[in-house]
Amino acid sequence: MATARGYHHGDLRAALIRAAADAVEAGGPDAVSLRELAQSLGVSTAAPYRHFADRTALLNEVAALGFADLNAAYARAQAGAATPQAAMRETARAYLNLAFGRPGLFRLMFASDLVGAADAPASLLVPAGEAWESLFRAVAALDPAADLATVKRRAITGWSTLHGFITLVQGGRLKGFMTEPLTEAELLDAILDKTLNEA
Amino acid sequence: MATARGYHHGDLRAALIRAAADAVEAGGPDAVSLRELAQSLGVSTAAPYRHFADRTALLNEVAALGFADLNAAYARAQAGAATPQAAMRETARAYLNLAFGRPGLFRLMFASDLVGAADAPASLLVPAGEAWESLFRAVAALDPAADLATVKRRAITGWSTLHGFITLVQGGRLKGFMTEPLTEAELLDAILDKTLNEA
DNA sequence: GTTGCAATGTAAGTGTCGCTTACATGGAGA
DNA sequence: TCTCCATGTAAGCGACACTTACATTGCAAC
Repeated sequence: MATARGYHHGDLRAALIRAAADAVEAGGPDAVSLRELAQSLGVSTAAPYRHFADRTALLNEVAALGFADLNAAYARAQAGAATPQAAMRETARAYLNLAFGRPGLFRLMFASDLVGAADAPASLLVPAGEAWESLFRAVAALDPAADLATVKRRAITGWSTLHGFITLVQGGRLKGFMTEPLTEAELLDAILDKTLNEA
Repeated sequence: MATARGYHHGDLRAALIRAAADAVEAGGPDAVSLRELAQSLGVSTAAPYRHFADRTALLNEVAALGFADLNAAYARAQAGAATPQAAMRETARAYLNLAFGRPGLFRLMFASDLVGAADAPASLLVPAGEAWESLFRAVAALDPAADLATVKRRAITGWSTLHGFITLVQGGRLKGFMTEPLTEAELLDAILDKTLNEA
C-alpha cells in the first residue's frame, strides 16, 4: 500500500474512507464532497467511483466503522464492570463519549438517514444492530426477572433520554439554559441516574 | 394579492413560503430547491432572491411559522387543562402531534442547524425560545416548591426523552424492536407517564 | 394625467456538485 | 512475454445556489 504515487494510487479506497471520516468530523456529513476528497488525495474526480457506487456508499462505510468503534467501546465497558449496574453506566458513558468526543461521526451515524434508508447495506445494518443488542443486553442484565416487553421499554426509554439530550445539546437548543444553576455535567449525571434507577 | 400573473407575481414571498413548507413536508429540509420552487410558481430562478437573501433565510421563515404553530398548540393545551398534570400531559402531546403529524416540518425545526446557527435571526430565535419557555412553565407548575435548577433538570430530562424517542423512531432505529410485545402507543404512554411522575 | 422611482421581475452566467462515458495505464497471472 | 482487467484519467452532463446587469411596472408626488 501507498507507493510513491504513480498512475495508480496504491490504496485509494482506504485513503478515501480516512479522508471522508476526517471531513465528517470537521464539518458533518454534508461537508463531504467527493470532488474535494479526490483533489486532496491527488486523483481525478472520477476515481472514487471505482471504489464506491456513490457518495452514500462511502458515507455508509464511514458510519459502519463508527459503529464498529462503538461496539468495541461497549464491549470494553461491559467486560470491565463489576456489576450489571456498573456495566450499564459505563455503556451509557461510552455512548456519550462517542457523541461528545466525535460529534461529526455521531451525527453521521445517528442523525443522518443512512441506517434508516430502505436500501441500507448489511455492512452498515449489522454493526448498527449489534450496538442496539449490546445496549439491550446491558439493560436486561439489570433485572433478570423482567419480561421482554419491560426490558425493551426500559432500554428504549433510556436510550431516548440519552439520545435526545445529546441531540438537543448539539443542536444548540439548550444554550443559555444549562449555564446558571445547572451544569452540563450535573445534567448528564442526573440522566444517567435516571436511566439506571428505573430498573 | 394574486393577480392573473403578469410581469409581477402578486405575492411571491408568501407563495414561496407556502411552496417551501409543502416541499419540506414532502421530503425534508434537503428537498427544498429554490430553482424548483421558482419553476413551480412560474417565475425565473432569480426571482426568489428578491425576497430572501438565500435558501437558509427561506427555511428560517418556514421554521419560524412552525414554531408559531407549536406555541399556539401549547397555549391551547395549557388553557384547556384542569390541572397542572393535565396541562403538562397535553403539552407533551402537542409536541408529539407536531413530530408525528408533520415530520418534515419537525425535522426542519429540530433536526436542522437553523436555530443553532450562529447567525440565526431573531424572527426564528424568538418563537423558538417561546416554545422552550412554555414547556418550562408547564414543568414548573407541576411543583411550585421546586427550585430553579430542579425545574430545569426536570424539563430538560423530560424534553430529552420525548425528543430522543421521536428522533430514534423517525430515524428508523427502532424498526423491528417495537413490534412484538410492545407497541408504539404503549411506549408513548410509558414515556409520558415517566415524564410526569418525576415531579 | 404625467412622471419618476423603487420594488420586483428576467436573462445570462459563474462555480460547485454528483455522476457518467470513453479511453489510458500498468501490475499480476498464464 | 503477453494479455487482461482493476484502476486510473479527461471531458462532459444536468442540477444546484447564487450574482449581475437589465427590464417592467405599480404607486406616489406633482
